[in-house]
Amino acid sequence: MNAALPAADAADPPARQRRKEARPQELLDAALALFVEKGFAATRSEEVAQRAGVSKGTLYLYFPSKEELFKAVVRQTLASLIAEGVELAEQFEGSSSELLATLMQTWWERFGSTPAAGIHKVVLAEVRNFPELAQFYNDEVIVPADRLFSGCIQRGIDRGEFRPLPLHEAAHALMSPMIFMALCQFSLGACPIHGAVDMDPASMLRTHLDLVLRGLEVRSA
Amino acid sequence: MNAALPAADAADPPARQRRKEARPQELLDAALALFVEKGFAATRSEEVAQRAGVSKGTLYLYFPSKEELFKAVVRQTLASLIAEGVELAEQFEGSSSELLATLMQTWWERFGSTPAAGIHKVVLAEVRNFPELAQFYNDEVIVPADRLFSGCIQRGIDRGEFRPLPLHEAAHALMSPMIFMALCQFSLGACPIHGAVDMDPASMLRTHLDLVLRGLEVRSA
Amino acid sequence: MNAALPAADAADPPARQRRKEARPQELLDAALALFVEKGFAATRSEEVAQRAGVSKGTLYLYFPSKEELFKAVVRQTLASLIAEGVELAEQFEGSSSELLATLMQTWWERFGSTPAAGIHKVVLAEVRNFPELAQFYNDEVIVPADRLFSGCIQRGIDRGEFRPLPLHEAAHALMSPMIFMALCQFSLGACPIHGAVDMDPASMLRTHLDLVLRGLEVRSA
Amino acid sequence: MNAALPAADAADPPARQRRKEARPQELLDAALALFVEKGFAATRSEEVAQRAGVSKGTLYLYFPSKEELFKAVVRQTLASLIAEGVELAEQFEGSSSELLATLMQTWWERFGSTPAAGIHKVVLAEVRNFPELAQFYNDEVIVPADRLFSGCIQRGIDRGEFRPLPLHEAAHALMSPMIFMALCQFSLGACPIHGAVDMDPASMLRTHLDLVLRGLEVRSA
DNA sequence: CATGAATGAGACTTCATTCAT
DNA sequence: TATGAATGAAGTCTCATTCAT
Repeated sequence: MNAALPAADAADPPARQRRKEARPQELLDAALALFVEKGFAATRSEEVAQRAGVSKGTLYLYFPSKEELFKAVVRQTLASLIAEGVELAEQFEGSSSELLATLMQTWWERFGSTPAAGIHKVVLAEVRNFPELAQFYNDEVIVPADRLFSGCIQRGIDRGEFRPLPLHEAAHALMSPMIFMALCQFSLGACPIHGAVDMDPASMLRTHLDLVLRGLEVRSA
Repeated sequence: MNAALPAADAADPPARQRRKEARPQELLDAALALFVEKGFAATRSEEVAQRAGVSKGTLYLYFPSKEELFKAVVRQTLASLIAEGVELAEQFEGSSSELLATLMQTWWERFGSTPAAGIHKVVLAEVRNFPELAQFYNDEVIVPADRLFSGCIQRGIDRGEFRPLPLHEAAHALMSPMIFMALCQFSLGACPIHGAVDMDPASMLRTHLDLVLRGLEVRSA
Repeated sequence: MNAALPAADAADPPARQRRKEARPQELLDAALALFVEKGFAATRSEEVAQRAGVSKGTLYLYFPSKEELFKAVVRQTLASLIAEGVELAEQFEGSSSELLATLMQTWWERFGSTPAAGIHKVVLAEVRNFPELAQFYNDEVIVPADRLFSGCIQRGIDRGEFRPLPLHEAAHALMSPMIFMALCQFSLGACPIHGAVDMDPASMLRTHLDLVLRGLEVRSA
Repeated sequence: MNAALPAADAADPPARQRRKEARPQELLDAALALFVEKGFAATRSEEVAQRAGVSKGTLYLYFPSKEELFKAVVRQTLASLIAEGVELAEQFEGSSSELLATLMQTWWERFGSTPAAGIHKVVLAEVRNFPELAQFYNDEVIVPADRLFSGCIQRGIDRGEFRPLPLHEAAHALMSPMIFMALCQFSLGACPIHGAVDMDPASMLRTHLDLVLRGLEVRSA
């Protein structure tokens, strides 16, 4: 219609089609939010559809069942979660303490503080009802995360920065406060409560690092 | 009825009656186990009854609804959870590091490693659907636990054993690995998985304490 | 309450229980009637329940799904359908023509003219959607019926009453008009029609026998 | 578009248009096949469209609803079914037995053994849900068929070839085995079965005629 | 004309809860 | 008190039909 914008006309798909391509992601986003808020069972599939701005039936054009929708949400939210951290660790040049601090801060900024982090709460609650997810979560999240942090600790030990410590255990101790904080955000943290313990993630993270890095480092004379 | 057995009647309640008095607890136990395993929504009330060895109808003689049963499970499992720790802390005479180590080991032995610890997973997953529980959990668990650990850290600082650190944050860092480990036990840890990261609670706890106490303590010359 | 009727009190199950025992059959009867009237797919499971005087949910206490209900209807309606005929044939002493006439008349009276005969229409229409039924129907209905009629014809041939003819084909020719008449009863025959061809089963059966027996019999000089 | 092919354009409609004109029939054929295979309710309208090589929406350009499609399939498959037989009978010059034999063999060849015969199964199963079809089927199929066969029998009686017998009843007896065989083809006959009774249509028809014509004919001395 | 994404009424099925026994 | 048969609201999913492109 407008000869001045032929490129745009040619490049953009028609509105309907653009919708179609965006739908799966819109549905996944809606589902993620609701699953995190209410859990799998308490989320009605029609709610998901409504939140994504479509009707009940449309949801089923893209996902064959509520269960499959759930698994898709988990898979796509978790996929490529760790990759960034691994890359960061490989290229890092500073001290191992700085590396760990950077890793944790980055994780929190990019993921821990976003809605996607809520998926961990849901997985924690539902794995036993979805055995396929157990292996997936282990392979895609637990093992890579353990490897990433264990690797950093090992690096510190090798470079004489850290005391020798059991790797897995130390990695768990390092990660737990952050993950637990993420979990709490979408749980108690989302409820209106009188007299809640005040907890700022940034200050929490700072203190945790302060504590634990000092615990890791060899005591300089 | 039978005059030949008056002593038994007087000393013990008859089996039927003993049963009756034990019912509520049996139902709570059954419900706890199932809620931890499958979550609130996925647990059918008939299952709870069956596992407690009674019929569906009987459950409703003791609890007016599945929701009330759930709340009762949470309340009674969590009640007096912290009291023991508080008492222990008050009477403790050793160093603050030893106090913290004792607290954590005791918590793990008495609670973390028992089925009752699973309730935390359920609460984490379901609070947002049960607003009453949020306040209860905060008041009965979060706040007391924070107070207990913050108190110990304060004690350490006051006694010149620990560096001054933000109390709440440090308390969170101390508790997280233990709680998170408890959560995992009833989640991924209960699923059959190939290549799971091997994690022994005792060694985990030891390493965590090693790390974090060294982080707390003032550097002796 | 009434000491004069203790026997009755003891013998009869309480009303509730009597109901429970009768339910499956009541549901099967209701289902048979509706499946015959409207077909499998067009019958709503709630209708079946209503017609049996119970609620939707009750149906599912006795049958796990509409499909299983359907199969149960088919199985129980067809079971032991042929047995009576086989017995009759074995004990029969008269001429083979009389035997065939008796068989057909008996079949019509006992089965063909009852609601149960409608099941054949439903099976005819639905077997291709329920492969399990195909084998069942073949084994329990087709093969025994063929064997029964083929046997009678063979008996006639052996006794010199009937001409030698291909057994299966002749059996089919003998049975078809009766079965087809039964089918039609529950199909067109149940619809209000102007100018329907008038067809009395008794006279139809008489004519068919007249025709076909004369065709079977050896021409006496 | 291409001036080099004007002749083709003029003589035949272009492919697109030829397609358009053929659409209704292609849809009817697809629908017939599916309705026969799965019944009315179990056939999805999208399947019909797919099988006809068009999209779901296109089906609705030609038929306003699935019900109307069904009725159209029935009407057009049955229309002019009997005409051929009537004409054949009117022009026939041989004996009445030969006429009947010819009629039946012709019916079987031209119709009974073709996919279109399956429509009888569907009508049998669905008339009660489609009252309009009842009258149509009666008027266009039942009555003409009865008239045709009754007429042939009457002809035989008039010519002294057949015994006097009730016309409608005899006509039913004559037609049933053939029709029933056609029904079975699209029912059990289309299912994979172990130990099915072997039944060749040709030999079946031969035996039936052998039986029934002998039954009809006056006994020559 | 043709498409196929979208709709939403409606069917099947589950399960918390009730209540006659 | 205990039972378990019965209920029916509510949720999942299907599919005939519509309509923007």
